[in-house]
Amino acid sequence: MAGVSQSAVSRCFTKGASISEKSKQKVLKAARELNYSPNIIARSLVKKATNIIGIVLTRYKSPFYSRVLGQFTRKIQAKGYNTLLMDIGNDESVDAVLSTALQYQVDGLIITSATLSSAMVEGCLTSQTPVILFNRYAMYNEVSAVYCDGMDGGRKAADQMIGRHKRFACIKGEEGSSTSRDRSQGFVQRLEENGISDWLCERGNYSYESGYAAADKLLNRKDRPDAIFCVSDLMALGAMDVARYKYGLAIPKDLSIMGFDNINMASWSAYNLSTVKQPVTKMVDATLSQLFNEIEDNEDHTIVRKIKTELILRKSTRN
Amino acid sequence: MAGVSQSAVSRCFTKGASISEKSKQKVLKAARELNYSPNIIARSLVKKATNIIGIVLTRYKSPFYSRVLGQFTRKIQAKGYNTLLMDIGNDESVDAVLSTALQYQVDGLIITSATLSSAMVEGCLTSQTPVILFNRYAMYNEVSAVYCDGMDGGRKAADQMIGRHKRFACIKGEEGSSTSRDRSQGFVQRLEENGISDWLCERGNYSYESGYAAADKLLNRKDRPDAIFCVSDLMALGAMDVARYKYGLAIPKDLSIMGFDNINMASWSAYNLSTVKQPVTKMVDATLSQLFNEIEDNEDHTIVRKIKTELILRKSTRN
DNA sequence: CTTATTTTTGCATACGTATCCAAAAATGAG
DNA sequence: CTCATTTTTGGATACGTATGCAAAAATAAG
Repeated sequence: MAGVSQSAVSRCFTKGASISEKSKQKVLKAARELNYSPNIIARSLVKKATNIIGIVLTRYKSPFYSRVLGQFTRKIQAKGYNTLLMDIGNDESVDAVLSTALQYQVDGLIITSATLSSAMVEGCLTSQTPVILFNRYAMYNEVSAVYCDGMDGGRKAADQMIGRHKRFACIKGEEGSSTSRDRSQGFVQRLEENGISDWLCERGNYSYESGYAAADKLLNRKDRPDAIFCVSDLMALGAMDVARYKYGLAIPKDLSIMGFDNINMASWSAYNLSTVKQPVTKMVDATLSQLFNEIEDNEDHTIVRKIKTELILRKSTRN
Repeated sequence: MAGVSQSAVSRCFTKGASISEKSKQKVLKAARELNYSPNIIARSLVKKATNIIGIVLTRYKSPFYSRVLGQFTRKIQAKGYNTLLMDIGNDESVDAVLSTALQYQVDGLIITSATLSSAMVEGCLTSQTPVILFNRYAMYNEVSAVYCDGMDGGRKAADQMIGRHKRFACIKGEEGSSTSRDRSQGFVQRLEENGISDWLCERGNYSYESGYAAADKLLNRKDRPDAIFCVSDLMALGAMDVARYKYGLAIPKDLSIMGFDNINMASWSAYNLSTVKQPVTKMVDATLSQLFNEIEDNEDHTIVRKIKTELILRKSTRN
């Protein structure tokens, strides 16, 4: 319709291609009338690059991960890429989800709170698709990872609480979760280093409700703790609520509670939760910078970056 | 490598295609050794279907929308489709984002909290891409929409509060937001129908902080209200916190507060927020069912579905 | 104006799959 | 075993774009 070849049309929409101003205008005019725009799928096929980053996510409920997701997509878009979002309910479906991501020829893959089976590691390697684990690290360091130093965070929490309290407790996350393990281990380790070996422990699943239930069990005991460390803020908020509204405890007078993440709600007046902050922005930026390095420069050295946490003291702990 | 034609390989991975068991096994064996899996991009090119649904989102911070997003992606995946997630910071970038979605040849498009320019409506129509607006409705009903009946919700809130309070206030959302307009209009309309014409009004942006600030202004007045309706739960929580912790007010004795959405936090013990519930699941299901209808059956009657809200009474209001 | 140089153009081909079609192979009936 | 029927197979083509290459057009130099 513009009276030029298909090549010319392609060049018209390819930045920096060799085309005269005159033909360009003819093409653009025709495009406008036909409501034409280039088919990215076809382009991807020949360029062998889709400009799509896959993000694999599990825990939607968590405000922490929805903040992370928001940052990722915004920054991915700013880089001219797009986001294919994939959800995994239970850990079994990871492989299926990942392999469809690979079939979509994503240029890169960010995996959050899920571990890679060795078959999938294999798949990513042969397909040359860069992968970064976010807040998980792989067993054998075959893939890059960015995560926050949960062990150290747990230690910081303990250091803050030790000396000001008599009886300590910890509310962990799910059994298999490595983040939960690291955080609670750091906490407990520091307790024991200080000669405290008689601490309590309950398990939740990162949700408010599970924190509520776990703290309920702890506070129902004769030897109720006066310091509780929760491996996520959401659980800490649940713990605060059950302490205040079911047991009528004053925080931090009767009970100190510390969380982990520093989600928005931690700073709300109703809670003022002291917590171990995960520096989201820093973690997201580190992830993307490594990912785009691997994509663009074809670097294949896997890098594992551990990012330090920061203690945020508010009013849910005796300081 | 399997000793068969390319057609056979294709048939091997196409459900229901005509291929003998013997060849199939040969192909699968070779595929395993080569770590081969079909290229969906190439398939999409010829099938003219990507199996991708685009979702356009603005307000990440809102727990309401992150719940909505979670449901969408999970259910989209369950249907065998995938999600291309696109973010728009400011309303100006809607067009750019939408047109890249169309260039990716998405099979369908869900647009949340953003309005379509007429150019884009045109684009979607000529590209034959089904579009559903979620919690927005179009000016001229050219595109399908699913939204909750904010007007009626606002009325329900007013009906509940009228008669038990002396002075009413409303905290709205951003100026251009149609959802905010509907909800506050419904509320105010019912007030006036009951002869109450002297009500107060402030504006926020749906965030906790903005609700806090808006309520702060209201409560600072000599003629402080004793009933506040907020067009989002998050703002209502901010309002509760400023009332309690800055002004020392008892809720609901001194002040009733009602929200809109019914996010998880509304049921937390610290808040027990009475609210107008948006039936998320129902809305998501309605959206997807209409979307897949338009995709699969090529139905092109646009449908606008308005879904009723439900009043949830907890303890932040005098009931 | 001629020739050398640069820019623009169209042709042909490739990307990896699906599918129509006709040929080949397998199966069934008698 | 023959012939009819069904199933399976490979070849050819199409999907919409990018790009190497050589030809054509435009521009610069003399």
